Amino acid sequence: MKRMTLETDTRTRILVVARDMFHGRSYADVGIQEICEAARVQKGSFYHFFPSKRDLALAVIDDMADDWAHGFVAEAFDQGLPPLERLDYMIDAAYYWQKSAADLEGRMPGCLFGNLALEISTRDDVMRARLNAVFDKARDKFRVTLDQAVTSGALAALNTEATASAMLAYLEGVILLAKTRNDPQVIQLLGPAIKTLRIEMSH
Amino acid sequence: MKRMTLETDTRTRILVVARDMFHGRSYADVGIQEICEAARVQKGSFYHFFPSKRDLALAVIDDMADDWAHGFVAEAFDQGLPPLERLDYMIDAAYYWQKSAADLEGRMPGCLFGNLALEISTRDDVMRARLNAVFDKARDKFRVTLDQAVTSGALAALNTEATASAMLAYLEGVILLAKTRNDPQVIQLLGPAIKTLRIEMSH
DNA sequence: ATGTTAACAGACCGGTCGGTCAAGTCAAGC
DNA sequence: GCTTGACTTGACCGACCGGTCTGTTAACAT
Repeated sequence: MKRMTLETDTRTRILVVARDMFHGRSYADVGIQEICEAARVQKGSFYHFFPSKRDLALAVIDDMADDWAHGFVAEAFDQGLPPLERLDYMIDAAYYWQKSAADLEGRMPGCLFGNLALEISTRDDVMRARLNAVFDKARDKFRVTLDQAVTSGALAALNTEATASAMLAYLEGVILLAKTRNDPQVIQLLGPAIKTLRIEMSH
Repeated sequence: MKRMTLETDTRTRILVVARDMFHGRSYADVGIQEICEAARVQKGSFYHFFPSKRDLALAVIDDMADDWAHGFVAEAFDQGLPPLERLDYMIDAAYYWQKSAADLEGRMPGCLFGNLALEISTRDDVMRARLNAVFDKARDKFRVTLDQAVTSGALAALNTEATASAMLAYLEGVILLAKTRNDPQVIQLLGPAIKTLRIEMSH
């Protein structure tokens, strides 16, 4: 069934290219024609794999969420490191990622999910929900980490669910600010303060 | 010189309409034709006042920044309230603003500056710089508040400059998350934790 | 060999994009 | 009353948008 190709799979090639372009620019700014050219694919082939641009974006989100979960998120969160140090590790990872991207492209791309969320969540409820789900997953990683920190006594008891959300919000906000300044160092400067965020238990 | 008109000034009408549309949707998604229709203005008139769509956006940013500075920011920050309570006041103001917008339009618009920053700061350095300046101003409001909190003894000494940036980042992040969930209450839930953010003085 | 079908090619579509322009309106200054 | 210049009108432009359509190719099973 699966066609064996010497080079990368066409669908994958489209996906990879589209991800990078959406990430580095924006959803609306990148045209299908442009994506096809970059992926060396014809329009007809594109629409063979993706019903619409929107569906491509959804696929990109899923794809990126996967890579993310198995990539640096897993790395940052599933360590044998003490819980709170994982947060520092994650901030560091975010910094180096954005830094290297900025060095390559000359500008900080920021967070693909945050970018897309602000750009299209007012116009497309399906995409908004999908992005929301990605954030929920990320928040869960934070929550687990916080739970462990509390049970290990490294942290006084708190509302781990809400605090996890707060930390995710802070991370996104820091990346937003860093992108606006086009300076990854902002992440290094502000990032570590993520550990000071606290939302007490409501009782 | 100035032409007196019974109804609102044409330029102002364009500005107001464009602001709302950019805020509620996105820069790329709103066309000039659409803006003209909503403002009951002809294309030619539009280009009489604004050299380009980009220049309109810049004007919108300035306009909004002004309104913001003289509106709820001034209200939230220049009170006779104790410094730390101003932060709560500001969170509250943000919540009610987003809430009423969501009730009217059915969706949370989020922060115009944050939205624009993520959408175009990778493509237009001038706009990026302008948005950055707006953020700098906002950060200054936070810093002054923190300075007062420290001198009044309400807060232990800390790096007010960096902490102010952190708070701004957190605010933007919270709004981003709330917009993605399309639920203003997220602001109420996460917002108050802004007071827990701390970046110590480097010495 | 032949029929089937996924994969790919590329011309083509109506519509919309941001932006231009020539023509005209009208009130103020001389 | 004539000129000036800000303002308005609406037709028009080429480029590009997302998406469709008709074919062609090549790897399969039969």
